[in-house]
Amino acid sequence: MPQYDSASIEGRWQKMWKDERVYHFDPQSEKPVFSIDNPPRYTSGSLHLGHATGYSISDFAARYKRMRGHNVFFPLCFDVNGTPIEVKVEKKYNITKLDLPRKEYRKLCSDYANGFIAEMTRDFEKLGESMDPSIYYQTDAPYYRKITQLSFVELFKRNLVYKANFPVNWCPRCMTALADAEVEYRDNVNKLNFIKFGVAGTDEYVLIATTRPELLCTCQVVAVHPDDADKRHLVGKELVTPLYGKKVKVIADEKVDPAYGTGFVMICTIGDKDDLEWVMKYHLPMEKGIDETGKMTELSGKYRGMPVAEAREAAIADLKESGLLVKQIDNPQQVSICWRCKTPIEYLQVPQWFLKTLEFKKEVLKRADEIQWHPEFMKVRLIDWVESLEWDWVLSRQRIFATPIPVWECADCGHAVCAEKEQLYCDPVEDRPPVDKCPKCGGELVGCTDVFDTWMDSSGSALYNTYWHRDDEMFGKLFPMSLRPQSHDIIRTWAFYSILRSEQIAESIPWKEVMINGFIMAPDGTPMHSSVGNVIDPVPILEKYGADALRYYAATCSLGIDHAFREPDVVRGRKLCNKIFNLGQFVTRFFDSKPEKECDGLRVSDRWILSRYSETVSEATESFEQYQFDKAIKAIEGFIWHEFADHYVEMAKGRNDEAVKFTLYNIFYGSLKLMAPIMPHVTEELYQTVFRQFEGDASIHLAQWPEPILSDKEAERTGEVLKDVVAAIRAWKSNKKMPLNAQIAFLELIGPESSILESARDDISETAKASEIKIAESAELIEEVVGVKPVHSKLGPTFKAAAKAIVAAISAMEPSEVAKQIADGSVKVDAGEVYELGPEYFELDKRLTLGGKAVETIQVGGILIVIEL
RNA sequence: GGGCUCGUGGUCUAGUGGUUAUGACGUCGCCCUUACAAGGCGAAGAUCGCCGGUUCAAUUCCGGCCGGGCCCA
Repeated sequence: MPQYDSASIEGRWQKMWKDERVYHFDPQSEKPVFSIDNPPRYTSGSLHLGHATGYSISDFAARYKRMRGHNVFFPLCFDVNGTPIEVKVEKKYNITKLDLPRKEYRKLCSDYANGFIAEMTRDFEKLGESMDPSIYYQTDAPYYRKITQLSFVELFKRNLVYKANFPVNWCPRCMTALADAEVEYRDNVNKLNFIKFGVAGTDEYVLIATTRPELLCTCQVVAVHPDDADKRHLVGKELVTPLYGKKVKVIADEKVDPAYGTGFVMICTIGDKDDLEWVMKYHLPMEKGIDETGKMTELSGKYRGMPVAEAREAAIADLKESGLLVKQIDNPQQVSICWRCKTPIEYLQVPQWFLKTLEFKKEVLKRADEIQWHPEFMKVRLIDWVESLEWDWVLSRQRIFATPIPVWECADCGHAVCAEKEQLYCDPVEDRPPVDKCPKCGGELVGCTDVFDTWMDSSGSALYNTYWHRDDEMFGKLFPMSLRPQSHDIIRTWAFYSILRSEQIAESIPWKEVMINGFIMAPDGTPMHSSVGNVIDPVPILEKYGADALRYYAATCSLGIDHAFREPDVVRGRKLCNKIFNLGQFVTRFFDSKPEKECDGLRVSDRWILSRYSETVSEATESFEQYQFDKAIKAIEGFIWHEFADHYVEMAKGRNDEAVKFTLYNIFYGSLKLMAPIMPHVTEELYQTVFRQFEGDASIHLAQWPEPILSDKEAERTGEVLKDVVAAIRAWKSNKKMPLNAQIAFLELIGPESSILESARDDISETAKASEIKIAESAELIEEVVGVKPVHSKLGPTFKAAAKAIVAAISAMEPSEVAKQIADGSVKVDAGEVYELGPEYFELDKRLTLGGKAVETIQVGGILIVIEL
């Protein structure tokens, strides 16, 4: 028997899709556009399982929208920028960025990153992702960087850009700023020094504990917890710093931990990230105590020029001598060190470029509200982030492999000259400024060596994709985009900055909808990290089970939450491939031509399954519209497997009429289309081998999304009963250890409900192999009530607090007695008080028995099946 | 520490203010039945994380706690 062989089948259709340009975005088309702001894949190496899943989820949307008649814009794209690539290159060649000319360094990074693109593109194809290479881009290309620079120039000219000091991680040995990713941590024990601060205008003093006494020179303020009863009285008063005699205010802040040190926090500029937060919150002056070489500045007075560690020892010695140091205790801490040379890093202030963001908070929140979020709660994360912002966006990075900031600065007066739009893309280190001399003082202009934060590039993707500044007509047509798919870790970066940029540049949302997927965790539920060694490579999974199986797994991952990877779910996906492949082998024996549009003579079983199918179409469509692919695949799979295959197809065996052909053709073809976005290969295989000859489309992915065919609630009810009856007979045979195709001499269906099966007589007799069948409202039956259940949903609302007692009273009653009273109209229930309840409050368990004859009986709902062998 | 979020049979997961809580995997039993044994039929298996509150009724709503995830420039 043929089995579905993903390995030989998938590659064939992947090639066809590519050759026939099935995913081509047609700029000329009149169809409505559906555009996806696809996350450019970071080119740091091969794809991991999380990427495979994430991109598959975007692909479901792309394929679905194509079948809905949209001109889908789904670019193949790569992100080729930034620190991680620099770090890898530096490790690979054992260099630092200071060892090479900028240009050469940049080329090494570019070559390294570009070396992965061919393989990653192949991986996408192997996964069946329908990204369009005709709208390809990569973020390190001049055409892309130009967009970043253009938007910067616009913002600069609107005075939204300014320069100010801001702390960065700084390695005093490498003399370079470090990204957070380049900072490592080491356990360390240092000293917590308890120092006397005088209370201004008194002889009193308080004790303040600090690990950084050398930063006393930049102490701006002292904080205590507002509930700290011992210290509250000092709030608003001033303290006097030791050694420097500077008066600093005492403030109250919730963030102070009263249990650490003495409960006083000395806030300096800048010792650590907590200091930074306070500096921003209270708008404290940023005084610079340490310079780029890791030495103290003149602010420190006598310690000027000393390296930090030396200055600390000297300050401690001085404090001790003057009796201001009361005690020292050991303080275990994590010290930040440079990933390369392991030198402790400093947090120090260097000039940075800022983009004004704080004044756009309200607008960003408004835009966020205009966007539809899937799931909705993700919007809350963005809102919280925006509301907590306390300083503007630091745009600049002291790096190389990224987009240069197109600005020149006067060597004499510091005046900044921005590039003109016409000269972009440019690198100010290589290229000439738009004017020869400083327009203010005539000084020499020097190109800016800083580059943009990579989010400046990434957040322009919606502008790049919509031809902003390249084609106004296309921009009008494409902007804003339809959908941004992304994961939840980068809401405060990618999503936020994109919304900000669109607001600033175009006074618009960047996209109408956002779809946020969770992470794929290791099978034990912990995050996958290369350092832990639990990263799963999707390629072997792909080779073993096929792309459709892996995509099936991706579809089962509901949006917004994390999912532990489960290989058994991929196995299930492969089984589903095999199931529908085999179903195709069988079902298509029934037809050798396309059935007519309408069909007379549909049996009730046909109407039942057509109605259930139509419901499935509606349900799946609704789920696809909401990007709830887990719900969609569940509905489709459940229908195909457990209704269509297990029951309808079983009933159809042995038939060969127009109605069965009509039903099988339409349902099977329609179901394939429902599955096509999620499992594109197996559905294409069946389309091509079975339906292509009758349908015009070159690929199932170019076919029209299915519509419901008919809705017949009556047939559905009958079908359910029919299914249950047939299943019960099958189960009965199974219990009797009889072959399922064993003949039954006589079958009688008895009960008030059995009349609805009149129309399904043929289906039953054919499926159960019954020679004779009789359907009767009643027979020589004895009806016996064996149980009574109170209906909580009716009792509760009516009797409220008394309901509990009534329920208890009912369960204590004899079922046959309740039945007798129900027959008389109502039941008296004694629950302390006596209640008279109508029949609607009861549910009766009845058993029908038939005496005399040597028959077997099965009770299915209200129907008694009597079988005579 | 803060914000958001998740916690449901052995495993993963759906879902709901009201009968018997969904499905899959796994386990067990039976069955080669004119597609599929990678299949079918059936069975066992859940105090819905813990504590408290609201309610006639909570797995669902609220609060606290415990444990996991992401983010905190």
